[in-house]
Amino acid sequence: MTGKYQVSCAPCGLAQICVPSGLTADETAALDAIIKRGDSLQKGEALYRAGDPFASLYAVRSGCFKVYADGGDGTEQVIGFRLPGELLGLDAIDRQLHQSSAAALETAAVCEIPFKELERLSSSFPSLQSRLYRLLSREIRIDHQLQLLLAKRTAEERLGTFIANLAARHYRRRLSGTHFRLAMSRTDIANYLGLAVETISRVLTRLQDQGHLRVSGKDLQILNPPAICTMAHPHTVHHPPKLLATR
Amino acid sequence: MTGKYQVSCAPCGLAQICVPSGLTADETAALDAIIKRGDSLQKGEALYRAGDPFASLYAVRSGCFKVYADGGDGTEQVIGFRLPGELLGLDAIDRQLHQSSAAALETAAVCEIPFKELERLSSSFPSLQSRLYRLLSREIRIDHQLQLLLAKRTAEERLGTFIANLAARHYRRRLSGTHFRLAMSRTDIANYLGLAVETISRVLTRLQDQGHLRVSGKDLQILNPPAICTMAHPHTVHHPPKLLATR
DNA sequence: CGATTTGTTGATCTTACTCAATAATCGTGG
DNA sequence: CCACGATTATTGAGTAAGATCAACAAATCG
Repeated sequence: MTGKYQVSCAPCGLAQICVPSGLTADETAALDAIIKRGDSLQKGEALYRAGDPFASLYAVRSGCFKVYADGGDGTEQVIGFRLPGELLGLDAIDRQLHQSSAAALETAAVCEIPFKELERLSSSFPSLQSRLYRLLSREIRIDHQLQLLLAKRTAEERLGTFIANLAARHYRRRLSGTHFRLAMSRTDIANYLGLAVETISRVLTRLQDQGHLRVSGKDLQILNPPAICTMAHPHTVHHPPKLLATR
Repeated sequence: MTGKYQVSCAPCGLAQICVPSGLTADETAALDAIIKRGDSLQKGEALYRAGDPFASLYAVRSGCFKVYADGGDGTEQVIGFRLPGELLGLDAIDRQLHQSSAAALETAAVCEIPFKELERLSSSFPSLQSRLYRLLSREIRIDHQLQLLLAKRTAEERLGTFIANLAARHYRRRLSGTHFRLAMSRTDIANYLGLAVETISRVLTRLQDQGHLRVSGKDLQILNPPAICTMAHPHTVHHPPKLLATR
């Protein structure tokens, strides 16, 4: 790990490209050279919109983003949420146009990764190329899990999986996997999970009454991790359930 | 287009990698050299199963495949169907293990594309590398459309979209976009769309009563393409609606 | 040709949606 | 810092879309 890497890449949270290690110092330095420290965004601000020309991928450095698409009939579809260390814009590579929009749910910052340069770099560094293929493949795998969630699971299972998922992603960032903030509104969660807002409210209340968790506005505390993990069948969580361990 | 290309690649239906052109003769020849003509499979036979080690992508040469995953609680989730010219196994690149299973729905044949060699080749040929990135990105985009379908659409809209989609893919292969065979069972369609078999039956019957289509077993004929396209909102179809034109 | 699987149709039930009212939270300006 | 309006969340009552259960019909396969 070079100094430069630690300056821009580590705080960028480029976990998906840079770690777990596997890149040589040369590769890391080259990658580091093309990454721009992007602007920071205010809550509600759009990073890009569907239809915008595609030039760069973005890595979330801080804050939380909502990715969404226009449903065509006025409705919007929330495609996902991106936390620090995660990437934005992968769906734009094919058509060279952003297919979805990304908006900050709170004050946020990103790193910009010019895709043309990343592509050029990956020609020279096979391990970077391989990493990119895996990254894209991983996204497809996760989408398939979501497909299962939407097609087969009840409201309770969907919300449980969603929470377990967020927990795992927080834990991965070395934050508490049992106590965190929901940056997104109930409406966004409902939209993402294919449910009504009221259903989200009701299920959260029920889970609280059962003592599985405690919610107060955007503050969420998981009191009974095994119960939440049971609701989220193992196949539908990105990371193993053990990640829900208390910290 | 070299002779070798025409021998193995064209019949392989490697549309997604080989066409629309864009590769030089050199690239085509190199690609052609690594592609193996795979075995043919009987109806019901598995090409690979979830958990199998990943070594190759497959391009469907003939027949139709069902891609499915184990839901964990005995249920299976149908992830998609693959027609000639489409690729299988993209979700396995990340973990180097197949994440889903693929089974032939009718007598079928595939081309095998050893991924290590494809990767190596793509290091030498930037245009091939670019094509692969786009291919994977395209898959992600299509998954997002399916996510919208499952999260927001009614049974009728889901089935309409499914049919419009199949129609477009048939049309793309220079086959009729209005009259084709459903290789998959009603159960598989229902599973894929997150509906009950009975619902598929009922909606098909209703669409037939309304004169929009004619179904007889696995034979499907679209009588009123605009009606089907209206049900499948433009944003949820992979290809433009005009592809439903009669042929 | 009989057996088994696959598809259709009907009756009933359930989950989650919709509509409506209230409560809490957030953001803004005084 | 507090008060106000606006947005967001909660809770309740009634409804509807689609699931489930059950019986039957048709297609497929050996």
